[in-house]
Amino acid sequence: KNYADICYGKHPLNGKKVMVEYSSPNTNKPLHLGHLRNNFLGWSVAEILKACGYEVYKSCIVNDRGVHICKSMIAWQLFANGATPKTNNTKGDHFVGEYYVKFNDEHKRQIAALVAIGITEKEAEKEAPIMKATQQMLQDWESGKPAVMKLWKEMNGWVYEGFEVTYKNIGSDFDKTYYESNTYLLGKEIVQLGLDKNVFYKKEDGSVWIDLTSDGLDEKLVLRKDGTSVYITQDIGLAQQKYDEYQIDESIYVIGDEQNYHMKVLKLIAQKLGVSSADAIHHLSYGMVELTTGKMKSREGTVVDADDLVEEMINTSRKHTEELGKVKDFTEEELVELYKTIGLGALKFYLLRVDPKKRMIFNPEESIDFHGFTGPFVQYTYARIKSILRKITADNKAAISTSLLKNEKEILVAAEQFPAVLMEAAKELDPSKVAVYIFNLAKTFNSFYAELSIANAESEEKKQLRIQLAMITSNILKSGMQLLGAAVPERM
RNA sequence: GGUCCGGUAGCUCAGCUGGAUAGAGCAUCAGCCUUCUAAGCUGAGGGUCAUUGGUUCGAAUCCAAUCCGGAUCACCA
Repeated sequence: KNYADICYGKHPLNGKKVMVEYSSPNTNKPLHLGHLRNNFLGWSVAEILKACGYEVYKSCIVNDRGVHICKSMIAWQLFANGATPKTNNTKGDHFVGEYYVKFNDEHKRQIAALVAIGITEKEAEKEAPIMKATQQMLQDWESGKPAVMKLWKEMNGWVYEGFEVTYKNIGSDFDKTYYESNTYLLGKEIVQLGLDKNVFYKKEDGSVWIDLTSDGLDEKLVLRKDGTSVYITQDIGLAQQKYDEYQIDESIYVIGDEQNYHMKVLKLIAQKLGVSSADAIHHLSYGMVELTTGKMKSREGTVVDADDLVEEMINTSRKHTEELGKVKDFTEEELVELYKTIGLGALKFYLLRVDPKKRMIFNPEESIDFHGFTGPFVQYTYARIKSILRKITADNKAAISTSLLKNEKEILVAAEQFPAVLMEAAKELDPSKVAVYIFNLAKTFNSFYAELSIANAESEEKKQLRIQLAMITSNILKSGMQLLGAAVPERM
């Protein structure tokens, strides 16, 4: 059954067009744990909205230009000696990420050298030769210098190849991908229009600003004095472009809460400019993932890499499965698929089971659990039900008029809540509502399972009733997990 | 300093549009596999809901102040 069919009635906003923007990677380094939370959240919210009858578009904005990309490029020129992901047998995004790290190492070294000869740290940061070269490269990029453009395209190409592998692996997909290298130009045009409308004003040095003090915020720069755009410039362009292309009613931005201020400013600017989609802008602000050892810092090497984590989860699921030895008759392909289903299911459930708005703490030492309030728990419940149903023939025509025992009633009551839970999750843009619900449903079923037999029910009538309950439960567990981006195995 | 967010069992989190003995999972302890998959089930211990004051018949929940933690206030993205 389609999710939408499961919902009773119609969502108040049913039929509206929504765009959910998530992922927003930078092309200078690989995806990490934070991106995973973002991806899983955005994807799941989009699916939940679809289930409630919205017309949903998933979009991704790739941050493919700017100083940070130039940093990787400069470092590659300096240290790579012509190496490529192929020659090094490295995944493209990891390859480029290594040069971003190398840039920072070298930059640090140069700063130290300058500080040693009496220059202040702040000055040294700017004056370091490698930084100077980066600034020069940024200008060359903006002016379209062929050699720089060629390298930029080549290196971004490597990164995209890497991203594609990761996205495919984690099951993330987009209906539309935007590139900042395109949207910033539209942003600049809109700034010009806003200047004509006196929404913005120009300072003596040529920089362009907007005064938001009457809204309780500050003055905000929208165009540098040299005419180049800043982060918010391209976002203004993108907001307009999304509306032009899709006429969306609601535009959801899945972005970390450290950008709350930025999103507030973006919406205000869009409203003042009279951008059609201004009021539709909605920031789904999620909390950072922190490690028990503190914040993730790419420069300090304390990031949890997305690919590594996924691989680790899959390995753990293999280990558990082998220890239990229940699927010894599986083919190699079936096993690979099962390990992935369980490993990814555990990871997605873990990241989606808590309120997205709150920051969460991840302990890399303690691997993610496979017992209790977890994805594998729900998957296991599903697999057990399927195992029973395989052995039993259901009589769909059986009239069921028997009175319900306590355990049976609890399942029915829980099952009926599913549509309401979906509505709630859609309204709050909160997949954790779904995770909590399917966990509780699975738990209710497990108690029932331990207490009452289906195959050896007291009567044929009871047996048919319980088969019905098991089928309903399995359908909901599967649908719920799918909305979280997780699959369920027939056996495990 | 301004603004915003958070502080609930040892740990990770629910509950926060006020309502009965504050819930889960993990961890700890005690039970349950000759009967549908034990990645499961049953039970026990563990909380002054940061602190103080206020509103109320009633506060984890609403208000104020204080303490602690985080984010942000860039010609970075």
